[in-house]
Amino acid sequence: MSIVSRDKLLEAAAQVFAESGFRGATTRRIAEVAGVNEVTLFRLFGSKSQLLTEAMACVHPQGCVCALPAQPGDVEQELVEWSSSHLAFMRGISTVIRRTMAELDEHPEMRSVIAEAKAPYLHQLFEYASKVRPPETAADADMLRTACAMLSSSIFADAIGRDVVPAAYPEPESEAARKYVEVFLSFLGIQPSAAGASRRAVGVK
Amino acid sequence: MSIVSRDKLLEAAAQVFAESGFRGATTRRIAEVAGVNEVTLFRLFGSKSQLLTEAMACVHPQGCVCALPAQPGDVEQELVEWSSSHLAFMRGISTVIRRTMAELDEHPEMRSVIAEAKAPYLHQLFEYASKVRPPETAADADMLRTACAMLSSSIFADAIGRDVVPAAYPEPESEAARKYVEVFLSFLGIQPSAAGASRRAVGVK
DNA sequence: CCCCAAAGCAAGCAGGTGCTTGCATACAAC
DNA sequence: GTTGTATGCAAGCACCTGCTTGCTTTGGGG
Repeated sequence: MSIVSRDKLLEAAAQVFAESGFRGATTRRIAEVAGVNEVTLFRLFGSKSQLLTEAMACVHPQGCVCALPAQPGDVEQELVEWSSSHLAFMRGISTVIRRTMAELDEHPEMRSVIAEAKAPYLHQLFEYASKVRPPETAADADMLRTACAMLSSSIFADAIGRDVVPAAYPEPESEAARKYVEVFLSFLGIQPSAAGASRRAVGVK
Repeated sequence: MSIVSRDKLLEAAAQVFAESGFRGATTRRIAEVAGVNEVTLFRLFGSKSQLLTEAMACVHPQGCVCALPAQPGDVEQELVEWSSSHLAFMRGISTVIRRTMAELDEHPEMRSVIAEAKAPYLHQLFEYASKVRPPETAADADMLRTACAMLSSSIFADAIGRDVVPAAYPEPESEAARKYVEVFLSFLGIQPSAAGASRRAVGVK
């Protein structure tokens, strides 16, 4: 029985934190949302900080399932799929990301939520891109790395910024990932495929 | 005499807000930082909300001075300068941006801080880029717009994300803007100039 | 010298917040 | 049936927070 209350509290904590931030997430509120008594919260987690910390640790692992293949095949499709799932995932936890980034100075233990959600993906992308178009010089590799960072940044900014300044991002929302990838591929020297274009025209996913 | 206290309070409010967010910015703390009595705060602004709102309105106007020229000349240099100043400006207010984005749901009146700081710049960039390489088709224009959004997003993400996940952004920090612009220009079909390369090599600004 | 606006100071109030204590209740195992 | 564990409930404590009140101090203008 203990485990049920624990999970309910963890979930409620994450939700209330996303809505109201650390200071705004009162223990009374969390307990109410979880449907358990406030005292139970302290009995199970000891303190508000510990509950929140544990709750944040649970946010990421359910994360992005899509990975780039080890050997590139249909580059455009693979990248679009990767970017889309990455974007969708980050949009899903965008409020948590925003709050965590804002309160990092006060609660450094939450750095991992962001760091783990971002760093590995960039590396993965760079590895993949390097196979698609192996850089010839150091400067070339540097530019490729920058281009990867830009694609990654675009997805990140779109995920957390679109509801704030919609005009700053490509429309429609559902095609944004594809458009980012097309620009990225064009940089790599690959023309968007006819398949991609036709799929786009008919609006098929 | 009144004006002095007002300004001190506005400045202190912005600083404390950046440090601690809306809830964390207590009137006692703001007054302390401003070096005035807490009662004075309420006499001059009526309430905490009003003080904070007024303080936020003062953040942006001191903003980015650099504008792209109406007619492109040295494209690379102009874009690098524009991006650098834009990036520097956003880095300067990055904590305020993060907090504002996180607390937008609770305090919608602060939306303008972000919106005004971002939307116009993207438009400006697209106008400029359209002159450099006039798009031939609608699809072409769409891609150009996306590329502009990506450059803008990269600058945005760099400004607010670099201290959180440094590994996700180009090194060194001081050359980041230039690198973004180089990738962007390469997309436009313009090779980075020898001047840019040599400047880069010697590390001249 | 007096006046008045701006600011300080001390105190407090009502409500919220993290956390504790003491006790009652349910329910499963032995 | 007894024991033990998990949970609920009521109350409260110490502290913080936005905001108010009543009073004194200060300093420049008439």
